[in-house]
Amino acid sequence: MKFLEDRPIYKQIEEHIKRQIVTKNLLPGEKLPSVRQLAIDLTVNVNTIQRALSSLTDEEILETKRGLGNFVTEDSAVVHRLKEELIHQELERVYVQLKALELTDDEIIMNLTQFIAEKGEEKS
Amino acid sequence: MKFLEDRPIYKQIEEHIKRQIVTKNLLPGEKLPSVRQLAIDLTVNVNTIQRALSSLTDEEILETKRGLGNFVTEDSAVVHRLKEELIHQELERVYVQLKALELTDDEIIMNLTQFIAEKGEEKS
Amino acid sequence: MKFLEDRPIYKQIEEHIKRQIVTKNLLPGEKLPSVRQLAIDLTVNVNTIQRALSSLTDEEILETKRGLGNFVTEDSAVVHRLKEELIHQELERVYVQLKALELTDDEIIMNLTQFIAEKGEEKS
Amino acid sequence: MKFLEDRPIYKQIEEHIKRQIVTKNLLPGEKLPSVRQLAIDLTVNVNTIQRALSSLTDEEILETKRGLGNFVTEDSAVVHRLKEELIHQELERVYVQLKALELTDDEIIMNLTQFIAEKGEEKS
DNA sequence: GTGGTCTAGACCACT
DNA sequence: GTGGTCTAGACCACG
Repeated sequence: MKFLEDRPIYKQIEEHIKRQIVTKNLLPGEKLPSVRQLAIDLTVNVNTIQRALSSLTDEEILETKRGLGNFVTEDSAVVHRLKEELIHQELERVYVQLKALELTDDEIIMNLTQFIAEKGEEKS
Repeated sequence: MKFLEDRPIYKQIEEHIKRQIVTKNLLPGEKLPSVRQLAIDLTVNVNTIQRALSSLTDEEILETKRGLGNFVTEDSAVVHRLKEELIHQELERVYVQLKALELTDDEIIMNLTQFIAEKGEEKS
Repeated sequence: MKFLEDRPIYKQIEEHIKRQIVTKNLLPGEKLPSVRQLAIDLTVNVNTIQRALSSLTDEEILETKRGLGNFVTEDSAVVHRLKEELIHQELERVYVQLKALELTDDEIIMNLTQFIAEKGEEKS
Repeated sequence: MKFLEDRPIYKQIEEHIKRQIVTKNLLPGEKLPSVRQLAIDLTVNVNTIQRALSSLTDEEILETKRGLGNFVTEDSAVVHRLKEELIHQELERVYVQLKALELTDDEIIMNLTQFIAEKGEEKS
């Protein structure tokens, strides 16, 4: 049995950068901080950063320009694709978790709808 | 910025046990493994187990009988309470995450509904 | 048979702080001494203090602000709740003790009433 | 500030024996276990036992017969006196504690009366 | 500086 | 054997 939520750090970094792109904290064409700077900011090893960036490059989310740095792709479709991907990932997670609690599909939708309704009331 | 998803171990253990009760892997009245055994199984210190169990005891989810062990409460209402609690926790999580991706309340519900619909098709 | 009245130290600390709040030696919003200072004052280990404070935090009697300290909750209803709790605890104790001396309910009330009457005479 | 409820052990032993007499676990004229036996039973030093017994002898609650042992006095009035003493002690304690919580005399009586009334309901 | 978490190890009480 | 308490000391996160 494993408890420690130890998703590999490089995956966490990947997701983190994806989120920054979706939420427009990183814009298409924008230059990322240098690998060394990211390593310092996130207090992880340079190799860990490299692994995350190379994976993002494979997915054509980043483009590497030798001697210049890493840049967010200009391809605007990517943002849309990323958003879909992250949403799907969250939905998958909650779905699995609630299924494990033995909720039916209908109950899941019902619970979420009610949850959001209550959230709305709180604000008013 | 924090990357490591390091919810304290004792809280992870608490939730794990709660899940086991809700999913009936642990039945009302059932004896838990000894604290020392759990410490070995989960490769954490005995005190960390104690902290989790003591918290569950305060919540009246477990009863401890000195010299005998820890037991799941017989109070069946607790199972229902726990289920509500865990569901709410998952909904809160997904809600926050999707809000961070700048979805509106309606979009969240829509996306989930569609997600589940697609899941249903897969099986058929 | 047990002789030493050794309620766990952390529970004694919990009750001590509760009393200080009820008797307004600690006011709502007031900052407690640091855990390390309390440990020195009460000549116990830091962890023992932590355990007491963490329990009080769970009961929403204290609020902790990381890096700042522990504070008595602003929620004034808590003081009332605490007072009720401490009174009940004392009544329970005396009731059990006098029952052990084989007094009836009526005798207990009668004795207390007379005791207080005599107290009053002393002053006059 | 002191926390540890460290009433001297010999006082605790004194009270313990007094309670046993009042509750008739020790009858007038009955022989107590030997000092050495009591020391073993209560896991305390023989001198501690001696101190407690000698104090009880001074109060004419016990009689020492050299070479035979310690005996509960035959004086039946003693039982009554002891009971009064123990009751008074408990009342004094609860009175002081509730006064510290800033209850008036009337409130103390009222709270106790209600407390006992609720106790009665529980049983029915 | 603050509090929070975790470990290692000791000792106690109960059955 | 069981769980409960306490200590000492380490390391982390927050401000």
